[in-house]
Amino acid sequence: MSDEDTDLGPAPSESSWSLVGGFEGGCDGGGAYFFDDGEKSILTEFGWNIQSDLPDPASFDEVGSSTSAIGLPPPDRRVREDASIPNLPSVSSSSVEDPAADSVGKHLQTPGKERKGAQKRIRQARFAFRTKSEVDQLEDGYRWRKYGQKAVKNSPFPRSYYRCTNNKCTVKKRVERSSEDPSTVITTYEGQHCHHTSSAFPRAGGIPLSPHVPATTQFLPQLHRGAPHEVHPPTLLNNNDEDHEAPVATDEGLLGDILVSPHKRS
DNA sequence: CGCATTTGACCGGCGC
DNA sequence: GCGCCGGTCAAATGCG
Repeated sequence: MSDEDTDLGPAPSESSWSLVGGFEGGCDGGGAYFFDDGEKSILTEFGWNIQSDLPDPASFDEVGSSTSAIGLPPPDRRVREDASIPNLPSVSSSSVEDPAADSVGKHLQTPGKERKGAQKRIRQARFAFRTKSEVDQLEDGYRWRKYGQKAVKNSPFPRSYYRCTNNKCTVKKRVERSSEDPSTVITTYEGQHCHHTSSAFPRAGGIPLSPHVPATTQFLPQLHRGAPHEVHPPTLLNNNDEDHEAPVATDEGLLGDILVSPHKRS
């Protein structure tokens, strides 16, 4: 835990991006955020799925539609498994009540290894988005530990699985490149952080988190486009200067909209 | 030495 | 019921 509030980079700037808009939608399906840089704005769509309070299936369907609309890879074979729009019920079947269950969600394992008994995997709220970036792992202010990597169907790129290093935190995230657009990284967060960012990096890219902002939003990656006045190390994850945030896609099929734009502080 | 990453194996869920 | 695939674990390995 000492790594909690310790390192990781330059002090956050208070600025790279600011939330000028508001969150819309609430926890029932999606939302939108507006960030203004003063010179450019980016619309980021995102979505998440909450086990409870799920809106009518119809709503999902609707949202799901938008998914393809924004250019999600065409469903191929089992894609829908993850895009689980039709599977929402099952996905949300379990409750989120027991965060700890997360790690428990593990399935049983080899006799030799000890795995808890039939614990049903618990899916927590998810939040996915696309980001144009050359690097796979976007800096979002939290420390992540990779715990797996898998080759996925329909994509020549492997999918990486990360878990928040905070013991108490059960948040996980998956990172994979879009098979259609290799320059696009699809990041999916699952769960909610129960702690503050573990690094000195700008919270969610300088996005001022507010009590009104759903936790999911905190997952917004640091949109480091280097704030105008910010001197970020060249190791920034998002090297692309142009479109950092591309339309978002969520493997959950639930999307909302986030209008993001870099906020230039002068 | 400690921590993060890599990698192979395993399990459960879902579709056919 | 079977097979495929996603997701996770844990030992091994690498790196700082």
